[in-house]
Amino acid sequence: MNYERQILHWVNRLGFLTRKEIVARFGVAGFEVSPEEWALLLLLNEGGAKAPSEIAEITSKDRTTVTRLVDGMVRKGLVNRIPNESDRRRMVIELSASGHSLFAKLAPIAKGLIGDAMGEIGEDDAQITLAVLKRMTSNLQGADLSSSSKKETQDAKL
Amino acid sequence: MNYERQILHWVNRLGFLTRKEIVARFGVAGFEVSPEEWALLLLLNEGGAKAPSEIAEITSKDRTTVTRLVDGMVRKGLVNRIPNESDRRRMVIELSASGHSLFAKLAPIAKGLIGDAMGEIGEDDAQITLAVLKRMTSNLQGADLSSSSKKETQDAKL
DNA sequence: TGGCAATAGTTGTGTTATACACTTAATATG
DNA sequence: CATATTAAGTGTATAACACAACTATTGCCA
Repeated sequence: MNYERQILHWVNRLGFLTRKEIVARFGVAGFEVSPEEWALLLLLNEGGAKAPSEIAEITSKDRTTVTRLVDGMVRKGLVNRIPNESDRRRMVIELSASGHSLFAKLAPIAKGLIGDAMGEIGEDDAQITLAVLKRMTSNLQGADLSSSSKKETQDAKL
Repeated sequence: MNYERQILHWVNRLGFLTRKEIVARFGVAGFEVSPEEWALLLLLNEGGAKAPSEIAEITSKDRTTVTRLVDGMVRKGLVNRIPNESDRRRMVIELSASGHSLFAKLAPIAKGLIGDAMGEIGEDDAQITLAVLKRMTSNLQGADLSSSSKKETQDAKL
């Protein structure tokens, strides 16, 4: 069988589709927000303020990529870069007031997308799917070739 | 509950992780193949030759993006652009001999990745997950805002 | 049948996400 | 205290992506 192969295939396809679709819907509603910006808004809203390096790890992106993303969002006033007092190398990225406000406006749009996507799918199946996706992510981060010794982060995440 | 919201979140995260990981593993094995190239090799190998516009639709990318991807792979000798005799506007993209050969070398690497990802996941859960992902994709393409009237393609795909 | 709309694909061009190599600054350690 | 380590940011290059416009071919219908 090749269920397994197909899962990764459909993960990719669905991921692409979702990214395009969410940006399109934001655009229709008058908001110019990229998928990366939305992901960071979501991350900071749900998980609270985070260091750039944490964001990089969670999103599997380079730290410099995160720096540039944050640059742009600081420029737009969506997030704040707060220096850590006890360790002045560190920064913390937090949602600004207008970031929170934007999130509140975007959330219903995202919810609509989710509703459309989840049509005709039972709660049980949704739960199983979520568990499988989490497990797969965890498996891959454990078996990662490029970035080693990040087990703790992975455990903390699940 | 927000299982549903989380599913899309983890789809994105897993998708990114997979793309990075597969390229890394190809690289370790000495192959410089981008995720897009791999996806096209896979698509053409499993589904046979395809028109550029079909490829664009399946991958949710613009036709011009596909043109450029195919350009590069033709240059590398991985695929052939075959003009359709009966309708000379149409093209068909097929794997070349060396494209098939490269695919044969990459497939075991991808299989290894899949094996790692699917560790500790039961067959039943994998099947359910696959079905859910397909359904979600189908739901989103049906509810699509940007590209309308593509129901037939969607049905043909599932 | 002749002309115009529709279709398939490519080019021109600009944007954006991405990351590698390097730098700067601060903290930890031996 | 000197050096290694860590956190973040810069300089720069590349690759994916898509909109607009263009070419070539086919379909349609009046």
